[in-house]
Amino acid sequence: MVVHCSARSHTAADGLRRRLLWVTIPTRIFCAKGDDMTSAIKDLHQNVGKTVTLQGWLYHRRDSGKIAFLVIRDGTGLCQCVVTKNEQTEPFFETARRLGQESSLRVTGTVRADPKQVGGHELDVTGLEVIGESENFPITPKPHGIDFLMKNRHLHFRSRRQWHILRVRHTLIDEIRGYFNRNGYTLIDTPIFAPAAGEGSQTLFTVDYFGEPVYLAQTGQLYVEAACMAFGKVYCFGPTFRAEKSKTRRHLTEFWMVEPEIAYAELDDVVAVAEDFICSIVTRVLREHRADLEFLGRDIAALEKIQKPFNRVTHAEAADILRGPRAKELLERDLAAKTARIEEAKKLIAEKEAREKGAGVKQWERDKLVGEIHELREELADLEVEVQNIPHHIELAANFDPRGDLGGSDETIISRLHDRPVFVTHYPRECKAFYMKRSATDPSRVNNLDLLAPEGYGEIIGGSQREDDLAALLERIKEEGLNEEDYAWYLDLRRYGSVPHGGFGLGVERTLAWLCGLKHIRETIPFPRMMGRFYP
RNA sequence: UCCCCGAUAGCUCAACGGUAGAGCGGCCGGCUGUUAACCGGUAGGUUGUAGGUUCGAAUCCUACUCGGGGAGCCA
Repeated sequence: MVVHCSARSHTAADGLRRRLLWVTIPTRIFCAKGDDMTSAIKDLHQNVGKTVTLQGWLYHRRDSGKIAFLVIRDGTGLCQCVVTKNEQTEPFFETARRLGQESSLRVTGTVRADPKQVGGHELDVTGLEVIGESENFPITPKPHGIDFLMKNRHLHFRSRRQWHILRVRHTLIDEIRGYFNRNGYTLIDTPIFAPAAGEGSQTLFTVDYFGEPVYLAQTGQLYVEAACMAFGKVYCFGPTFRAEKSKTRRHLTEFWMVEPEIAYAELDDVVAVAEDFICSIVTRVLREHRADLEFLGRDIAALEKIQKPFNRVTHAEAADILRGPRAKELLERDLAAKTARIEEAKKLIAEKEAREKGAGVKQWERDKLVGEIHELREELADLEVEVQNIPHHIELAANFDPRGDLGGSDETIISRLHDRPVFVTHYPRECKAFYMKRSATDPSRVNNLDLLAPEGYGEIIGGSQREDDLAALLERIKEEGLNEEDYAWYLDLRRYGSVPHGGFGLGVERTLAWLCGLKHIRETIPFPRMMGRFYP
């Protein structure tokens, strides 16, 4: 039954010729059908004591003369495969111990449980088939800079951390669809080519549409409003584009957004849906991805606190908080804590540097110290920027304009004063989009909602009840200086059976960054598009 | 659009006005239980680009390019 590959000899001569042969003459030697079975690494626990074949890529390799350890990655997990030099493995032992990182392989062997090893199992190898060679894989198990990793993003997400994050992304997206599908919403796809701005002043990408300028959609909202008058409850889910010149850890130029829209709904109904929706996402991710979150170092207890009811403040209350003593105290405590940590980090760096330069330090210890120093320096740089910004943030909060929008630092303050997500509602009309419903109790405000994620992750949901009154909507369009003709079809929705309705948009990547506890949004999407970066 | 920081070997960094180095990765050799394995050997550079200061520039100055972070704006 055994699978073997031909062994390559490795004398220095004829390297190139042999490599060409290696590429052009496949060395596949197939086993007889049905003799052994392929297994996903995640299913190895069902096959202890049996002989199976794994199909994957070489994640890591170590060898020691007459024994070689091949850590295989197959997309479902990692498994260490042990090749011991003996009569059976002799034909491929030399090949095995020289395989390059990310070589693709079929490995046959006997499954053995070993709780010490990654994944809890080990394979005693009896057969090896090399499918594709790999030499000089650029991403090694050592530290790399972010620019290098992003230039190699097509290879980067083979690494473990990225694999864990993108698995959570998969479930997040599945739960987004699942939640709305279960609750009676109809999926309505909205156009990517859009004739005019959805929300007014934001920066749009222009595309040449047979000689005419059109824009890449930054929201499907106006279209789902039309659709909810046909289907009652609808949602759209797709990529959205913003040409904002923002180079921060929270911004992408292309990101994914889900936008539910509900007919016969007022602000409180929309808030209730948003709350229920977030809870269902958190519950599902906690249920299915605890191990992934643990690997990522996420504070799981913080996520477990995400339960109904969320906090709810009005914009006016938020303004009072920002201008009052609580905000200032929070930031001053922050400043003190971060300043202290800076001193501590500096001391630690000095200590570690002294130790690293000292005599009698083994190479692996030196490596470890260098890595730790590197991490501390990065933390230090971040802290120094934050400390530099805090006085500015204190000032921004203290002088917060009660008629203005919340800035990024203001959102952080509000969210950090609560351990559950916070809805901020009833913003001043002038700082929000024209389509938002004027508040009945205070006509200078609108029935809108922003949801601030905890721990300073910022706004993950923005939404509102929509203006359903034709006259009021026309007035707002004029006020904003928008062209009424561009919105003719949208105004029709208020002419033919208008009803109270509303909805919101949730940004997938910011939500995922929050769920996984990530510092940078660029890790949350397989191929990030950012200002100045659109490769690969 | 504005502010701050950076660019040295394939990668991560050191050299701080006086002969460009280390670790990892690569290659060669050794080692039967490794966990970022280890040990020995070896190859690898127009210091982002263009100018300037200087006897002498990776190092100082200017501009530009690219990247990182932040403000504004935002999911």
